[in-house]
Amino acid sequence: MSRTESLVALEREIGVLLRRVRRVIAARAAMVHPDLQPAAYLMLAYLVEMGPQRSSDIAERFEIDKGAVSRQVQHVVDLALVERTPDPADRRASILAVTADARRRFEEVTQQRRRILDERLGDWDDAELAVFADQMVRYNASLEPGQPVASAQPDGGVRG
Amino acid sequence: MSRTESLVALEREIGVLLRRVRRVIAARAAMVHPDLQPAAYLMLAYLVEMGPQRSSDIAERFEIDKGAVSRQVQHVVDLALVERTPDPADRRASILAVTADARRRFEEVTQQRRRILDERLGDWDDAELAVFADQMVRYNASLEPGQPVASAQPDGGVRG
DNA sequence: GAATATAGTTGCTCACGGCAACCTTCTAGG
DNA sequence: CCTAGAAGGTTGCCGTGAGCAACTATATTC
Repeated sequence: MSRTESLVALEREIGVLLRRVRRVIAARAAMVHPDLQPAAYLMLAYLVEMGPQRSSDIAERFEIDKGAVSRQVQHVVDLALVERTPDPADRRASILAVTADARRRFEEVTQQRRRILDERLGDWDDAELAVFADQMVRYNASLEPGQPVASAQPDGGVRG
Repeated sequence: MSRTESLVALEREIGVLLRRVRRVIAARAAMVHPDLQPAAYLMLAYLVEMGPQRSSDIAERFEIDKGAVSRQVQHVVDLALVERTPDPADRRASILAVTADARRRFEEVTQQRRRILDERLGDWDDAELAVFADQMVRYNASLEPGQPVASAQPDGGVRG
């Protein structure tokens, strides 16, 4: 594949993935809690993995409106999946933390789901999967708007 | 990275990508036509690349409801970006084709946009990009619901 | 201490997809 | 043929989701 062909294919497949993934996420969200909204599931997953965060951190990370985050936070708080504690260092802010119960439920679902995913990706060997995951991280990083384009970077070595 | 770590990272990054990509797609859509809706842009891109298709093909490919496709088709037809011609072989169906004007505009935008993407991915060499694009294709294919999971395949060539 | 920036909330709007009902046409079985 | 059911599309209704803007409260800066 030429570079151009790669770029074309990449964009096409991201488009496909984008639309398909909705269903999958919705199914997972329901497994964690019957009333959990799909988008909020993603937020929850982020909190589970990254530990307590502020709303603004999430908005920044996902590059979505803080209003949207605010509503989703309210949603998961209502479901008792997340707790808001005031930030002692800044009284405007709150720290969001996944409740123990939610974490437990989340991990259960994750394990079960990971078995399925692992099966579906059965013909990928570990190294391939590692490369792919790494490239996804790198791809996201490359597209970060704050990030200067690669050619403008002094040292370019974003990641190892 | 262990296999599990790879899977975790993969899912997290897909979640991030999923939410970020909205903005990007919206910006591109606007470049093609100021009134073009983001989702319809993806459909248009698919038609440009794959040639004339039926609505049902698109619904199947993207795994979304045919009603949603119907509305998006109507949208791009209204914008004169796509033409509907009755399928001679099946009078229920229509063939969707990108208009010459739309194709021209689309290609212009694509080239311009690809330059930007190419810059942003400047620190990826061609081979890496090819691998990544290939893996995206493969990943999507792996997750196709019609697709049997690897472990259920008769051939059994599953995984180490 | 006033101007300004930042964290979050809320109202409004539109984009988007799922579901179901419906129409039309095509296909199978009697 | 004719009838039953499947398939291609359209439409109405609804829930989810994000952007924008206005607003409150607290922090920061000069």
